[in-house]
Amino acid sequence: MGSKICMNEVCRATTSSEWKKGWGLKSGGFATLCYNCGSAYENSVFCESFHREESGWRECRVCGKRIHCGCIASRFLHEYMDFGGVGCINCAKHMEIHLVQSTQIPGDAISNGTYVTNGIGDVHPIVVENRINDENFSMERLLQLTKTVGANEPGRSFHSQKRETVERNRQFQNRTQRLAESSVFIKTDNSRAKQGVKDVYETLAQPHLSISLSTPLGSNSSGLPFAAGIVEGSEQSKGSSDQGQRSRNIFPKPPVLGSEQNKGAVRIARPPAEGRGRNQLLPRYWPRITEQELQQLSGDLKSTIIPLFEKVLSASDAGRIGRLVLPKACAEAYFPPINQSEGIPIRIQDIKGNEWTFQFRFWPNNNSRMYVLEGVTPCIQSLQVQAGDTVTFSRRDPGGQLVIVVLNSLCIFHMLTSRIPKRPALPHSDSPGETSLSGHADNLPSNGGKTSDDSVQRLPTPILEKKKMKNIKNKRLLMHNDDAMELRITWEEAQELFRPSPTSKPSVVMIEDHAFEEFEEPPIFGKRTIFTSRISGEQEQMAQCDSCSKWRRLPVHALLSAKWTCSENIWDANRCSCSAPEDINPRDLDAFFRVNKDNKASKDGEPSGLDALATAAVLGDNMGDMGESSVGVTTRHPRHRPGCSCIVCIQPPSGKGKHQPTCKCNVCLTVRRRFKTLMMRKKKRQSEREAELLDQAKDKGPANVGLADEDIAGHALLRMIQTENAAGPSGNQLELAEANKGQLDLNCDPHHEDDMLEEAAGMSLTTLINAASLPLDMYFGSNGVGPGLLPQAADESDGYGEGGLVSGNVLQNKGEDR
DNA sequence: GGTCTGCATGCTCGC
DNA sequence: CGAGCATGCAGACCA
Repeated sequence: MGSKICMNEVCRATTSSEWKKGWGLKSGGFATLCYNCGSAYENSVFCESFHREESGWRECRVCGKRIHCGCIASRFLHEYMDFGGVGCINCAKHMEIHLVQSTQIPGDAISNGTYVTNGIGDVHPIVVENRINDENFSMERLLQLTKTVGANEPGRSFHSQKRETVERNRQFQNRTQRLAESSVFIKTDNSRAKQGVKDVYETLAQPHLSISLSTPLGSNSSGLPFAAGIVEGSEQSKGSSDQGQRSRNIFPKPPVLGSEQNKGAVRIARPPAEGRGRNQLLPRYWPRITEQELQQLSGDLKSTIIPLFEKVLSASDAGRIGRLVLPKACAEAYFPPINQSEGIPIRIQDIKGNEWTFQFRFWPNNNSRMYVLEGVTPCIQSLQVQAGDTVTFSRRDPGGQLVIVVLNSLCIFHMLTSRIPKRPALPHSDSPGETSLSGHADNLPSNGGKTSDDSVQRLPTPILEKKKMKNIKNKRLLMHNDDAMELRITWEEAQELFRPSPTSKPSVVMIEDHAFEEFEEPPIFGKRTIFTSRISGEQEQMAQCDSCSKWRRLPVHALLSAKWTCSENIWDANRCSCSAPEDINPRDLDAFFRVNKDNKASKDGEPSGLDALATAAVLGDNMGDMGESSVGVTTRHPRHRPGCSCIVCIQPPSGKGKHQPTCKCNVCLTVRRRFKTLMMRKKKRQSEREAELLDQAKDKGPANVGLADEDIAGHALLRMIQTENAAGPSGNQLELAEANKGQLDLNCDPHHEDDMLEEAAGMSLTTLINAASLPLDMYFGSNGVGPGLLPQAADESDGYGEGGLVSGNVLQNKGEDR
């Protein structure tokens, strides 16, 4: 790879040893990340969704807070600290706490080894101990520290220290303000400052393993309770030279928890006590269970537990396949020898006393073997284990029974409390980049001197999860469901912003007699715009200036960058300045967006490609009565431009004209089948809703008499919905279903297909088609917007909430129509 | 069409 | 550079 220089001008770390390949990019090679600061030096232009897709949210390893990462350079929640390294902008308090403490270290501490240097000449005060009162921390002290650090930074020639100081002070003010705004985190931090410092060091200190080794023991004998990390450091020294290279800077050295009471809480990776070839086990598989956890386990199982090895579960381990890949050396060392690929059944007990039978087998693999445990799904589910959790295989003595211990804190929690709490919704995701940096340094003080019982039970969920997150080594990560949801939303958002690359010319391919445009170049992100049609039939798009927020009419072919201002309006010389008046008069605009907002409100987050369907679904047949909205959105494929002749773009939302009702193609058949299913599902849901409402009404009893207007309206609305549904197979919806047979929208987002179809069922697609092609001006006119009245829906929306009211009115109108 | 199974592929990391 | 391992994938099997 050669010598590299970090692009980050604050970092500028050099030499290839500072770098490491980041996680694999499925669509872009590799990002090589600076070990010092995490910046990328190549492939640095990644889209937001990519990050979330591939690496999940960035999560602070200290406070667990996640941020939305916009680019690779800023994806870290960390920022550069005065004393070197990086700190979380959210929990910077931790850092400053330690930092201030460090300033209290006598000056000769440096010579005693209490300061370490990183590769760029920064001097890092080593964190001392865990006695600090957050409240004592003040801006003055930070400034004092800044001065101190500045004085200690002769090597920082690449940047103006003064400027940095000012900037950092500003950042700190921002941070403190953020902290003040977030009492949650302040509280968390405060509590953790005492009990959870282990977490700080567990995460931050790990790159210091080799420093621990290289730091003279004198530093430990300086009277300061250092020396943490040495436990593992000594072990790591033989296991990971790489670790040593990468760990020579940045973070404060972890503290040692010297008291007796802390010893049991130290998570130490130790070579297993027994087993064939145990010396060949990679340190990553060394069990890190704490003494206290071990004692707890032994107590619970009423026998001596000998930890053998552990494994951080990968996505495939914890996935539905039910195969857990065993490290070869571990399998050969601790499991019965097998000669047949089919393997043998093996019984393993879990901490709850359940006994599981897995198939222990191997596959031939590259002239070697790959050992797996098959049939682990029930166990995985029972223990609520997810990818990233650590599973420790232990042996129970006497008896030699294998025991599986999940070092997922929740499971320890289970063990300690003898009950299984529901796994909480995980608010954050795995973070491979982070873990790639984390190495094998989990074996640090685990709970700041509390008993494991204490710690586990007091640790807030984010910390529990954080402990797990750290363990994920795999770069190809699973996404928690929540993150998948986030990704999905991102996808939706992205769909709205996709633009074909301006340099790429699409090639048209024919599939089943339909023309599809294919772009060689991947889509780019552009500014979100709205497409409209004029009375003349001419199409145009509207974009809002990021500077003055005025809307401008633009030609349909205009491709806008993500950030766009009036000055870039090269298409209209009269509107190329923010001072120019808006293209639409405010009244029209207001009406335009009230309607649009209503529509959007009813389908929050819906991609624009589905907006028309959503709109139509909300407005229903009445849309025609209301004047055939042609507002904004079309069902065009977001990646395609107006004028695009591909099937996605030229066909009306229903696919009218492309697939006849009698069409028997696979797509049509599938859609019909799914539509039927969806209709049945919808009916069932509404029945349930109805029953629920009736129950509620019963519960309320006489109080029903005093139902609020909203309730009444809600009931009325529900009744109307029910009336519609009660039409049954011969009713409106199924009629529509029939009518819609063969009318496809290939724009559908599979994730929204259900909703879309459901909603599409409640409207006339013909109406929608017409609506989509009608010009905006006509819409304004026919809806009484502009010179006349605002749409009724918009007018009355204040009463019941925007989206709901539109629906209500529409449905009511529908009822009247019928 | 969905799931399971066995193997292949290729990335990662230790030597 | 090569072993290990995560995961992809194709074929088999099943409902």
